[in-house]
Amino acid sequence: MGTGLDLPLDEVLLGDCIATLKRLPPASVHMIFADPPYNLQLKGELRRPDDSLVDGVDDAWDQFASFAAYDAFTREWMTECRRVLRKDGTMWVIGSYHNVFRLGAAMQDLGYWILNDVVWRKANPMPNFRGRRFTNAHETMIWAAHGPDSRYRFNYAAMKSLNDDLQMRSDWYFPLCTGGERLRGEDGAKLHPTQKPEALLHRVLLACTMPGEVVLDPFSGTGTTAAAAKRLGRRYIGIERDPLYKVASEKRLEGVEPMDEGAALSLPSKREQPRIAFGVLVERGLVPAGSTLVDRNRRWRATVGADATLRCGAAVGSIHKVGAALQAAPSCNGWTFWHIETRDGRLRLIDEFRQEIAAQGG
Amino acid sequence: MGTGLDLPLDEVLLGDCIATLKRLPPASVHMIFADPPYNLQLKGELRRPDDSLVDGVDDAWDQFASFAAYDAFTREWMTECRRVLRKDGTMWVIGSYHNVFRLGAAMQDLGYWILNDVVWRKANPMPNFRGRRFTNAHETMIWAAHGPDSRYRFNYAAMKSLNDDLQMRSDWYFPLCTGGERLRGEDGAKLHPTQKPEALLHRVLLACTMPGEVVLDPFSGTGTTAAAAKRLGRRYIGIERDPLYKVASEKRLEGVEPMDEGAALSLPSKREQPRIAFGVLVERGLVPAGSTLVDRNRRWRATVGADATLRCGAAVGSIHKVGAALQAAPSCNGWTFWHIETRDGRLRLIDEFRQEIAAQGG
DNA sequence: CGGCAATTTGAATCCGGAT
DNA sequence: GATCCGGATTCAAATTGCC
Repeated sequence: MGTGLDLPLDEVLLGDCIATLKRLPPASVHMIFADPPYNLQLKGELRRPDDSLVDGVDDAWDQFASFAAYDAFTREWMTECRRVLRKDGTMWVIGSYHNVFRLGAAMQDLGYWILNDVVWRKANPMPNFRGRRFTNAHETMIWAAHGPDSRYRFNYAAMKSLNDDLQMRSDWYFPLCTGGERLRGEDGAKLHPTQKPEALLHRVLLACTMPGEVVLDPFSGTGTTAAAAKRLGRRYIGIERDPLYKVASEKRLEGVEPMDEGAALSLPSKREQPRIAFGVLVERGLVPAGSTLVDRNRRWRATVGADATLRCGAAVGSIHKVGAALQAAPSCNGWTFWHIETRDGRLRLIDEFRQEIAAQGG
Repeated sequence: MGTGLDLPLDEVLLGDCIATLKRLPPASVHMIFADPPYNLQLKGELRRPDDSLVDGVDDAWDQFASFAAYDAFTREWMTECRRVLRKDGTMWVIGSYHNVFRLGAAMQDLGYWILNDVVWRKANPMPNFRGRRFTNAHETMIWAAHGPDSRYRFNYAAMKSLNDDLQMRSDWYFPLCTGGERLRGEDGAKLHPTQKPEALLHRVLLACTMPGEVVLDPFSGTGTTAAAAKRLGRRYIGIERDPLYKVASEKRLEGVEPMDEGAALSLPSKREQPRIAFGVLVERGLVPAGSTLVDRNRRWRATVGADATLRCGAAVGSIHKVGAALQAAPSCNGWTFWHIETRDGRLRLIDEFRQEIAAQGG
């Protein structure tokens, strides 16, 4: 690379987030998932109706003196992340109402281009014990590209198949991280106050990365991002400043088995599959030169040339161009517009021939 | 009051939002609901897959030169709103990912104390036509008190009874404003591009105000806030700068009948039934990616992908499509066709897992 | 008038590989 | 980096149209 900087892979790096980010080479990671401190500013202890104490987030790493201090910290790590992120990469950031508005505004100010905000609806949130607010039942994730014109990855077909063949929406429903997945100390107490469920990361990684690509988590904690990445056959880099968490996450990662390569690969979307030209159908005699194509309503008839051009009156060109011209439409997918007439008078879409060829491997 | 300023009640004031706010007396309204411009930044036209044109928001009032210009505008109207709001009052602000992070950060900077962010999940959102993002299926409302130590109103019991005697959560589910409720011009076209459903305002007002209290909407538009307020026996003040909207909302308000006191609490809450996708079982590890599914007679074996697709030879797709393809049937219910093999060799229908998740509420 | 089918529509930052 | 152009892309609900 000529930068003198190495990209460590499949490691959790011990150290301060910003200082460690500065040692990573530029434009080197495909995706970032960041779960930064929440700046909760809890003023006192909170008790349940039965007088038991709620174990709130009061760790030292979560204390900031002011919004200004939090903003300065936020902009510093986000700036380094943007440097480390590839131009075609994306970043996910998760937060609650305490900090997420600072995070989102900072991302926009730094040049990130927001693609979606995604809501994690919690199946089993902590109730509001005082009855003074709505049950805080969700957290917000912001998904952003490097910039407004970035060509980023989105595995549309994979998300759609995950959701019973319907487009994946921006509101996701998952239980909290509990049970065997939740890391605990020897005393049985939870090791980390905000460990995220691996299922959440599974969906994020499946949406935006391919097997073998590199995922960075600058606030690695108990290593949920790394665990999901390893399981899905992605490479990971974690940054964590607490040695306790680093050790615990490395032990956790030892027990994670990558799934089969075939299983980790998501269904390719149509535009990622090898392209088959209309000319192939002509050459192979499926749609012979000189034959006639018609639209669904038999309103237009066009003749196929030996060079795979269509002619219909004055209109000459590709199946798409002629289809668009005849309909006076801005564009037209000729594959799903033109049919050939079979001997028994039925219509067959030319796209069916293409699919047959694709099924035979081109 | 000694300010020389009057509080006009049950009126829609025609004029610029900020200038009109300045003429209202301080600490005089109990609640504010604000639906400011979203600063959408749409570039070109967008077409549906059927080539029809999407009617996007291209109004002049939604155009800002920069984030800085939008922030300056935001801080100005929010400052005036905070002056007009009573010390025990609250403000609601609604936005999407385009602007909501600017709004939330501005509120915190100006001294508002955020109580919740509430997500409006749309029952029927517009899909993502190009398949490049998640369906943008929600908007975010921020609910805030005047300051950190404010004594604000929250009608906890009303919200609980509205939600089948469970605490009201921060994620709300409502359809878009359509049908008879949507105001239309003589040509049948929607009068306002972003009219909110009255049900949304109904719940907001019921949560934070008492009958007879005063509700202010600085971006009144078609008067949804005023209509919901009148129906619930609250007083309202609207501010709207477009005479067309002012006239239309006043006509709308003439047709609104205040409901009996107490009737409001008995309105039924619309609960959705959870629909569980096969992908949920994969993400949660109940049917791990890489595992094998078999049919009842062990005639076919298929492998589960990380994106919940099934693979069996050349057949790839959802549990339903692959089941149908293997049997050469027109359709197949994959839930009652596929099983997983337990360690002791017995078969378990995948539908059993779905029922377990459904029993836990999704 | 009823029932079923077809059409319309909604706060939208909506393409990408090859040359 | 800019340009060309092939061709991929939609869900729920309300409304209208047809028989």
